[in-house]
Amino acid sequence: MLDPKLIRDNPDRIRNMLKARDVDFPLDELIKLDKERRELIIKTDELRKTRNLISVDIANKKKSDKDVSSLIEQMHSVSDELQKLEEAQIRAEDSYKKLFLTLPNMIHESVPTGKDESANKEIKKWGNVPVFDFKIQNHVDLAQSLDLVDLERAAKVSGARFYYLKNQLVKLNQSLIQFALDFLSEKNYTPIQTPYMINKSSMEGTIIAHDFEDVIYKIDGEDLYLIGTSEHAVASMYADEIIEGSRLPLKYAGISSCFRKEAGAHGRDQKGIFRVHQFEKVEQFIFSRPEESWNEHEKMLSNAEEFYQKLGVPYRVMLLSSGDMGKVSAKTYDLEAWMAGQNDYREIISCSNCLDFQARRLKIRFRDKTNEQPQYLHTLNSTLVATTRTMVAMLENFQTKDGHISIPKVLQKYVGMSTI
RNA sequence: GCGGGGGUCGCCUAGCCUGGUAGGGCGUGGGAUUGCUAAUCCCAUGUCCGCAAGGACCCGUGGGUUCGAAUCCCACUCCCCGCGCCA
Repeated sequence: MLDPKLIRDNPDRIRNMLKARDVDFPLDELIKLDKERRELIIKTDELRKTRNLISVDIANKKKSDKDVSSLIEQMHSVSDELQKLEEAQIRAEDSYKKLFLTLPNMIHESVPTGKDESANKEIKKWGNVPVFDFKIQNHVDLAQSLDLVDLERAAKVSGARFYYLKNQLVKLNQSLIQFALDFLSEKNYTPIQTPYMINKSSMEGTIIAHDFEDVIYKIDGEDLYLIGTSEHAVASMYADEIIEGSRLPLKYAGISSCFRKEAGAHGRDQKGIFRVHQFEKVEQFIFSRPEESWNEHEKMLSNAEEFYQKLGVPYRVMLLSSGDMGKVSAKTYDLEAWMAGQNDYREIISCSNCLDFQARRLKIRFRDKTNEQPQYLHTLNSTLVATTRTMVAMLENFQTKDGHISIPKVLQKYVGMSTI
C-alpha cells in the first residue's frame, strides 16, 4: 500500500509507475473513490458531533428532572440519518480499499524500464561455468539413476510438480537448510520457523490480490492459506505493532516449507524438481529503518552471493526490469545460478526491497521516543537458499564422469560424505 | 469437541451488576524545581479527517436493542484452566 497522500498530491508519479510496470489500473477511479470517501467521513463526523452534543444535553437535563421528549425526538432523526450515512461511508471505504490494495508499489529510479525479462540488466557474473569432458546428464536423469527421487509415484499420489526425495538427497536437503541457518546466525540473523498456514489478513499484508489466485493454496473451509514463503509469515509477525526504534534492524532467518500453485506456468520446467509445488527455503527477512533499507538491500544480496560462492555454484546477478519485478517490490535483484544440464542461468534467489509497502498494509511502525509520531518501517526479503533449485544446480554442475555428484567442501560435514 | 474464566490506551488495572464525556497506576519522552547514588510537580504518550482551528473514532471482532452501549442481548474469535481426543 502506498501513502494515500501520494495519490492526491502526486498522481502523475503513480501514473508513471503504472506505465513502467505495464499495469492497467483505474487510477482516476481510485482518486474519485478517495474523494467520495473523505467527503462522507466529514459528513458523518459532523453528524456524530451533533448526536454527541444532544446526548450530553439529554443526560444533563435528566439529572435535573427536566423534560427531554423533544430532544429525544430530535435524536431519532439524527440517528436515522446517521445510519444511512454510515452505511454509505462503509461502502465507499470498502470499494476504495479493495481497489487501493491492488495498486502496485513505486519503483526505484535505478530499475531499468521494460516490459519483461528482456529488459533485465546483468550486474555481475561470478565463477567459471564448468566444462565437462564427458556427456552430462540433466538433474532428472541423474537423480533417478542414483535413486534420489521418485517422480512417477509422486505424480500418482499428489500430481504433477510433486516429488519424493530419497536417500542422500534427503540428507542434502537437510544439510542445505542447516548450513544456511548456521550461515545467517553468524551474521546475527534470528532463526525462526514460521506457521505454514496464515489467515487472509496476514496474507493480504504481504502480497497483492491476484497473486492469491496464481500462487497461494487455500485451506477449504478455514480462514487459512498455505504460505508461499516464510516471508508471508515473518512479515505479519509485527502487524499492528509499534516497534522500539532501538531494536531495528530486526533480521530473521525464516525457515519453512513453501507451497505454490504455479498456476501460470503450464508446461514450463515440467520435469524434475526445478519448478515444484512444495520446497524448503531459508529466507532473509529484515525490518529496517527507512534510511537504512537500501544499504540493507545490498547487504542481503552480498549474503546470498557469499553463500553460493561458498557452495561453488557459478551465478550471475540480474537487476529486474520494471515489468518483470513483483508488484510489492520497489527493486529486485535475482541471482541466477548456472545449471549445466540446461546450459543456462536460472533463477534461484530473489532479493527485494519493499520499502513501506508491506508495512503500511500490515501497520508495522516504529518510533525512537514515546511521544514521537510513529512511522512505517521498511521490509526487505531475500532468498538465502531454496533447496530444490539449489540441489538442481548442484546435481548438474557437480556431476562426475562416473555419474555421481561431488559435495562442496563446506557441506561435507553436514552431509557426512564427499560424493553421492 | 465439551464445561468454566477472561480480552479496557506500550504494560497493569478501575468502570460492567444499576446504560449518559473511559478514570488511575507503571513505563517512556519533554519541561519545571531542587541538588549527595535521588526525589517532587506539570505536560505529553492509540487511529482517522483537516493547512489549521477543531472534530470524529477507539474498551477482542461483527451484529442487535436503545435517543444514547465498554456497560444489556446474540454470534464469532483469541488467550487461560479443567475434561475429552491425539503426534
